Amino acid sequence: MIDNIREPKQKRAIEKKERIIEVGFNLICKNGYYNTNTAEIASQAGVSTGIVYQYFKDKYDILIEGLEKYGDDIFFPMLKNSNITFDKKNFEDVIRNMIEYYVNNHKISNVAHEEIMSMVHSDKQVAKYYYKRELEMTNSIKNLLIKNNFNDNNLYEKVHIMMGLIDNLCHEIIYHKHDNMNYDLMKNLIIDSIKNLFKNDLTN
Amino acid sequence: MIDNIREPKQKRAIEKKERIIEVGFNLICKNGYYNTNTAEIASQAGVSTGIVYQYFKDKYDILIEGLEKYGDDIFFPMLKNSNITFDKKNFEDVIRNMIEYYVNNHKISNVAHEEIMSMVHSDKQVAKYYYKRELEMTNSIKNLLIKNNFNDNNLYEKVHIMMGLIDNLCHEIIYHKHDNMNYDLMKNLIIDSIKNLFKNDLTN
Amino acid sequence: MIDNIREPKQKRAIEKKERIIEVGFNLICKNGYYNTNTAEIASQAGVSTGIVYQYFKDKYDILIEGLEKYGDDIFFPMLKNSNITFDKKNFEDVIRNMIEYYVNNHKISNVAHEEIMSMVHSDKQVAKYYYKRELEMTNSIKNLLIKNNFNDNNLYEKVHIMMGLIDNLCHEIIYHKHDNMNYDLMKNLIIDSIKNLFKNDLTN
Amino acid sequence: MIDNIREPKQKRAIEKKERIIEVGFNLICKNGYYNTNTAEIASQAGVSTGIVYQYFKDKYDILIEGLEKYGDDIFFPMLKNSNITFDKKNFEDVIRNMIEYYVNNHKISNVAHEEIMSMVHSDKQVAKYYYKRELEMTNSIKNLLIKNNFNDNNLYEKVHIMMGLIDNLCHEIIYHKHDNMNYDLMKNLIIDSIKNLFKNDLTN
DNA sequence: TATGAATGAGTCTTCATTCAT
DNA sequence: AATGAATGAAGACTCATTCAT
Repeated sequence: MIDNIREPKQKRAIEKKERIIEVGFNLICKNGYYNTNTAEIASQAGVSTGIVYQYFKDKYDILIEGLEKYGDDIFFPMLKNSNITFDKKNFEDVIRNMIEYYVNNHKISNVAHEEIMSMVHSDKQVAKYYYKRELEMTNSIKNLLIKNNFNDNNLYEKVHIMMGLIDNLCHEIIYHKHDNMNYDLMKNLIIDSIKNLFKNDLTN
Repeated sequence: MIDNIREPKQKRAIEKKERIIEVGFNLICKNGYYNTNTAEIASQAGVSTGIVYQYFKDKYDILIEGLEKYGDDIFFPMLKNSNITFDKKNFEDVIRNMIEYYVNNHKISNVAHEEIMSMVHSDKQVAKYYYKRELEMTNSIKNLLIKNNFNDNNLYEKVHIMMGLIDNLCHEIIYHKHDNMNYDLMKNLIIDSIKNLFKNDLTN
Repeated sequence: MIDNIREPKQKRAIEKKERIIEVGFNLICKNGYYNTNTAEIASQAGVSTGIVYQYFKDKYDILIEGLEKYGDDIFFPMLKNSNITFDKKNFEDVIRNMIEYYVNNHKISNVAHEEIMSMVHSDKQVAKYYYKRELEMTNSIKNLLIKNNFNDNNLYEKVHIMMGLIDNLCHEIIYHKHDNMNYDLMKNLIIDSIKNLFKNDLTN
Repeated sequence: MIDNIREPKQKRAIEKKERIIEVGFNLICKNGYYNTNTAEIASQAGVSTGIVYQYFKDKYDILIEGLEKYGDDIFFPMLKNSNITFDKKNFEDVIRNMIEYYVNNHKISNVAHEEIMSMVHSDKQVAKYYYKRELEMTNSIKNLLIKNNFNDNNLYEKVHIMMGLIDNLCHEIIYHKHDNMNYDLMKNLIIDSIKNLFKNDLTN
């Protein structure tokens, strides 16, 4: 009942806590929250079960801290190195690169992606994290466009739609949920849609 | 060794089985699969725990049967009454109606939606159901378009993208995940995007 | 609570009861008492579960009635056709025949044998049945010997020992529990032991 | 996925595990495997139900470990102190002692004996244990005889038969299954049979 | 007589969390 | 700060038996 959660100060202790987060989050991403138990987390992290509850309120806490620490690497790696510059003239190339980057990123961690997306749909806090970061991403791209002289008008909505389109494509390519889907064609259609979204900025 | 699952024959028993599916599926949709236990399902359905296991292999089975029975109403109600006809001239109206229909439908069962979407991301069988029906939906719309003289070229991909756009909008409106999002504007942008997708069919 | 067990009078009902006994006893013999459930018995006997409890007090009752009806066929078939006659001169042949008969009988129903022997060791009533019949068998053989002019002295004990020897051999041959055991040799040793037991009757 | 069974390291924990084995095995021996539940084992051992499953895979595991730990004391105590020496001249005495030893041992734990024998007839692993140890016992006696200049010829079979005879007698005396059985007489007959088995070694 | 639907106590087992050391 | 032993409530599932028809 008493909140005894201790923030580790010694170097070794800090490492321990981080190992728990890493291992715990990985296991949850791989097998799902309910199929991961604390004993396994502790054992794989090389610590005792007791220590887990000195650094974390409960199992759920591990998930949230893991999400905060590793979530961006999985979902929004772009946020970290978005110092992309581009000219309106090569806008299409930028989009193509972006798609490729997105797809590659998904490929690396598609299991985690699915598991976290599952929780985005069922857990308030995970959802909160996700939508907050998604918003940041949207703004980040929006700002990038503004920096490149895109008209601010309706930009927020346009970027959101663009991201949805890319995400949809990405999902299709990675999880291959529909046979008969021609990915290259779909990609071109989506790029065309995006260009259409920004036609006012691109044509003049 | 023996398949103990009994298919009820008496009227009262059939009703009972259906009550279990309904109650069980609802509870799972409301609270999540892992937060719903068989005792609760049984008690809320007004039956004993034992009877549950005479009609269902296990708890998971209730989910799957519920999905088969109610899933379409929640996710793909359009599949049932898709005898919509339209003229290319009122294409935009059709899309607007479709969006409205979609949004209204989401509104009714948004909790279930989220919980099931969660499982689409974490459970193979639920995913299988979902993507199969989504495919049917895609084909159904595709056929509708063909019937209305849309060119078959790339139609599959186009419809898929269109559905993604609508879904994205819908999600935005219902769950209100991003402040500052102007829904009407977004809706118009999406309709414009869809019209652009089918520009070859609509312009001539 | 009230003893409602009904003795069936109609022909069809009698057949039903007998089918339950047969199927139930067979299943118990094959899979063990605890691994056999009444639902399975009923279904394999082609009757409803309810009817079982009109003819039998409980599951255990099926076992006991089955034992009474079929036990002898499995364990003591000799009791039924023991009108063997023999001369002291061919005593050894009689023993050899007896062993063969025993072994063959075991072979036919060795699974049932084991399962029932298991219960002989754990259930009072099954034990009671078994030892009672074994006693009858002993006496029956004893009488046979007396009829053939064996001296009554110590006959009871001698026959019992003889039967133990044969049973031991039989078990060895059927279940093959020990490698390196030379069965023919063992058989000869046992026959020699039996002849030794009755040496007073055989030598003069 | 992960082997959760923990081997206790702390002294108190080891004692606890041993108490579970002891209590569990005793209860199973007294009441039978199916009539013993884990809750009872735990409570009688003075531990929680949870701890049982940290030391044992399942209920069956308790039985097997109990068998391994206590089985020999019950069934084959001779294996532990078989440094008996004897002369051919006092062979009969040795046999008589052996019988007495056997009978006394049976007396101490006759309930356990029966329950385990029941499982020897119905459970593969218990059977495996039993026949393996019985074989060891046979060999041990065989070696004892060889050391005392018995001819190796057919010794394996002879010892096996001898043990069967003793076991039969023992069973008779302990469980008293047949009235009218004269035990002293039977004992003498059996000793005579055994001596006859080894007559070649004893006469010269 | 017969059916098969229904009961619910009972069983094994898991696991997040706490405790003693 | 750390261990790992211990807890016990909770959950899924079974099955002999009874009940309603």
